[in-house]
Amino acid sequence: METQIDNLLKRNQLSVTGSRKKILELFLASRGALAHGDIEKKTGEKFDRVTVYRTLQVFLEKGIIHTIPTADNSIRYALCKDECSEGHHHDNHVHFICTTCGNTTCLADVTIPEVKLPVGFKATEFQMLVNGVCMECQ
Amino acid sequence: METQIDNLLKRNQLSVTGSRKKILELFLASRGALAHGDIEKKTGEKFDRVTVYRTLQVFLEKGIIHTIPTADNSIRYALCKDECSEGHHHDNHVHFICTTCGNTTCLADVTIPEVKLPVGFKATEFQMLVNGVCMECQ
DNA sequence: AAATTATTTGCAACAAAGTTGCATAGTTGC
DNA sequence: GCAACTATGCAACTTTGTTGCAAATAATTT
Repeated sequence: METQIDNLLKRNQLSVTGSRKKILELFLASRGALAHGDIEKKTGEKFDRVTVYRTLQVFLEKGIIHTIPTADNSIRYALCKDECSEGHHHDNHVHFICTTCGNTTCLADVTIPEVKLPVGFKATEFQMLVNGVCMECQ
Repeated sequence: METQIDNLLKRNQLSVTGSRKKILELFLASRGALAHGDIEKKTGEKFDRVTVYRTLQVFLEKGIIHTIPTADNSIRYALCKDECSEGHHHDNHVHFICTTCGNTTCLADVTIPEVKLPVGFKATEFQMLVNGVCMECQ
């Protein structure tokens, strides 16, 4: 039987291994975004730290996940939607970072509004971060 | 004679010391934003690493500088405009990160547009990052 | 202007985060 | 199932960030 996860890996020309499956599971399970540390903790002692680093790197390159910068120097990662392909992302939604629980949520329905840049600047990617209190923490 | 820098420090109830003056000079000299590493390099061997960390922290608390999150895990710092005061920032402008030269620029004239959040989310702060090619690198 | 007080700095030691090379183990294609 | 390839784990290391404390420097008082 082919799982959804196996498929995702194969579609991206990646060999199907325990760590990759486990880490993808984590992303699917948690609705929000994960920092490297979260992943290390949640995978327990199952995998080496180095493996987590390398797995995230590969996922990034393949466009399976994208990064969300944060002000506290801990990059978060989140699953890309299906439209994302290698080298070309379409995660043009707003990211919400809860100051209470610390979770990062992709607000998939909130599109980043257009901005007009000064002459001479050419944009390739837009990111929008919102800090505040999320639904669960009100 | 009282320099602009001395004034800025005194206005924020900070003692005027060599490292603080030097680091502020750096910020004034470079139009863009600086990462911790940049500052360490540019101050040469003049100051201890720890001093740079602590100085930046103090400047942050006093609202002299603000942070700009980036996707490569290197927080950048930039001078706040005068309206910023302790605990209350007004840096509601867009930040531009050039993928060619790596510089981060505050687009002071480009205000972050409003977005409507889903019900249940309460925002306290907005950040907008734009990646692309800057004026100098075209 | 000297002395006292308060603050800042540098050092050392440490903790955490991230990287690299290489042998071993696991996966894929045939 | 075997050969070729790829991923993993380990060890060693580099880089980044933190903390406590004594010495140095700046501000304040008289």
